[in-house]
Amino acid sequence: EVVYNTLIDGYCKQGDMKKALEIRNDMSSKGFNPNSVTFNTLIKGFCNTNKFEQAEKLLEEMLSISLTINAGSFTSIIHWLCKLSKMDSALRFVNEMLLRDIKPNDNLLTMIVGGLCKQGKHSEAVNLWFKLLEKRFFPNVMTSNALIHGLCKSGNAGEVIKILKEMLERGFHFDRVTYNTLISWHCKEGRFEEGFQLSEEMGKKGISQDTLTYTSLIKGLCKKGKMDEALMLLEKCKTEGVTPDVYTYGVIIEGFCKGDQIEKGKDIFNKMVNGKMEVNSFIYNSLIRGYSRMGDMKEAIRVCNEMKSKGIQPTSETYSSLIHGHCKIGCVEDAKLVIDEMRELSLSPN
RNA sequence: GCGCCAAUUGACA
Repeated sequence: EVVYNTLIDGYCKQGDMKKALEIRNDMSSKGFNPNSVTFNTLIKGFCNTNKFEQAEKLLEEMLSISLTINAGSFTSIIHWLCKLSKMDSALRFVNEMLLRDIKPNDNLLTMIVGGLCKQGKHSEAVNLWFKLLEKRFFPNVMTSNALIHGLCKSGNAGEVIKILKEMLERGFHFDRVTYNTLISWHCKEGRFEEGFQLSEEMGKKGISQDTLTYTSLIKGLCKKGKMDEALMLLEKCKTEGVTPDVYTYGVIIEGFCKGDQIEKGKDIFNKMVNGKMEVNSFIYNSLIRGYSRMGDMKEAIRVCNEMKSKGIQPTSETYSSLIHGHCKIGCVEDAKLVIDEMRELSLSPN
């Protein structure tokens, strides 16, 4: 068996699954039974050559016969199922693992929890997390972060609190990502005070704030129209040695644009450009949306052209703003021209 | 033990 398995592994590593299967059949005809190593090798080989159906079939076969099965039999398949967003199948196999007391590795769990949440299957993700606790396969901080993030995004405050409480009771530690996730969540939902409180807490625990932390807090202030405080926090960020990036400035520009202070937004924009900082379509979209909202279509179009001349592709959001602006000042014909331009770029109106 | 890669957090809609 060992010799056969070695040969099979060699062919699998070369991606030659046909030869690998030939050896496998040869093996059976000579009276040797494929063992779990044979299966695991072939499963991995099929996965690496994108033949997932075949890999899955082998795994099903392994499950149906009484063959020693280990994490290696599952890992590559589940990995690929996650990549292909086939979360139902992935979850089914994870449950098979748990039934057999096999611990999936932490990367895999993080991917599954994140994938389930992205598909709106939050309760499955929560159930899995608790099932892991029961089995004493304690989810690591990344897996928990993925769950917390998913629940925050779906606005499921009750569940977020439930998970946090469980983590605290069990003495699981929060890391920078946990704090940033929660801070962003509070700030986005208008509770910037809670965000600041958590920021303080993380500092006390020796976890330093980073660009994401500041960006979220600044966003929280902007959302409430506290632009002066937002600018002060930006200064504090710099003096703390944390470098604001295009996201941070984007939040401030957006804040000014939404608050009908586009000129101040434009000032920040100019500072970015003069400082040779990268600007992107998000930044341009904020400005274009701001001008369009005010009905200043001359300026909106000028900014849009500037964007194009810099080689930055307008997005459907850019065009939506322009269309909205044109209609607002009664120039439906101009709006139609914008739609024509979108068609030429094969951007679909949303 | 080392190295590389990947998985969880921030901006326009």
